[in-house]
Amino acid sequence: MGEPKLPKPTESELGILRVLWARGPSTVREVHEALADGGGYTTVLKLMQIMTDKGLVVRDESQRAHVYSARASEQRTQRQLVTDLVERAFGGSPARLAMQALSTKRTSPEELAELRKLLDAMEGEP
Amino acid sequence: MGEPKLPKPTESELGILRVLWARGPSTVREVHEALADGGGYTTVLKLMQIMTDKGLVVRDESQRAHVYSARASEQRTQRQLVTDLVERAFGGSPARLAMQALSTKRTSPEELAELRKLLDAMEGEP
DNA sequence: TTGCATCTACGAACCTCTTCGTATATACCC
DNA sequence: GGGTATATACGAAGAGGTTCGTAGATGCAA
Repeated sequence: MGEPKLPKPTESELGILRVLWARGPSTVREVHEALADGGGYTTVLKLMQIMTDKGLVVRDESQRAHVYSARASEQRTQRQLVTDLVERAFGGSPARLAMQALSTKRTSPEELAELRKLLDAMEGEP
Repeated sequence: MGEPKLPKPTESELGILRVLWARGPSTVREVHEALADGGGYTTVLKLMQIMTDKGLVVRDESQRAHVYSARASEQRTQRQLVTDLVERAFGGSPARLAMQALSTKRTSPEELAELRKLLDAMEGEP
């Protein structure tokens, strides 16, 4: 009963979802304009129609210009993508992915502090 | 001049690379047998031929059964995949990916300690 | 040498994803 | 109403990835 399993979004679909997360419910035109390199208008339209079929977005048809919203939250989708990558490339160890991520680039002191808090919480509550 | 940029491996290609990283240089047969669900023998062969063209693996043809090796290390490939995901889904913040990864599953005390060491090192050396 | 097992090479079919042209409906303005 | 702008719907083409059948080469054993 929890949430239905949504398919993993493709590259282009993820781009559209990012716009929807940032802007909230939006029309095809709005998404198309927000997307710098999203291709032509009908391309974005088609993608969003397909995403509707897949259940990645929901469509409100009460207006002439349909309004689309992301079905899964950004965080939930991130969790899905991370879990997938952990399985496929990190032998199932999220910690190894985390370390790889941190070694990659510089991270701000604020984020470091947050990470430390997270570690504390994880140790405190086995 | 550093290393040539290799393409991002696809799903199936990553499965083959994982075998090569684990086993070291291997023949098609060995990879095929290590892959539980890798499809038929010729499927694996074809994939590895394509991977050779792409430069993902190198092929030693001195034996009748060619011997393939991964061209990029596991770590380098992991870095590539992580960087890609960070850009596509985490707004370029590796720390946010790391936190998402850690929130996902339980992590062993050993790994937690390693992460802590990594954080210490990052704070020590701005 | 003949036959069998095993290997590579190649091409075709199929699927998904992406892209776009075109057709059609709808609102709005004059 | 007529024309224009803007929507959706649909189909088709192309690119990339996956799968596999079949053909042809090679090594080996009897």
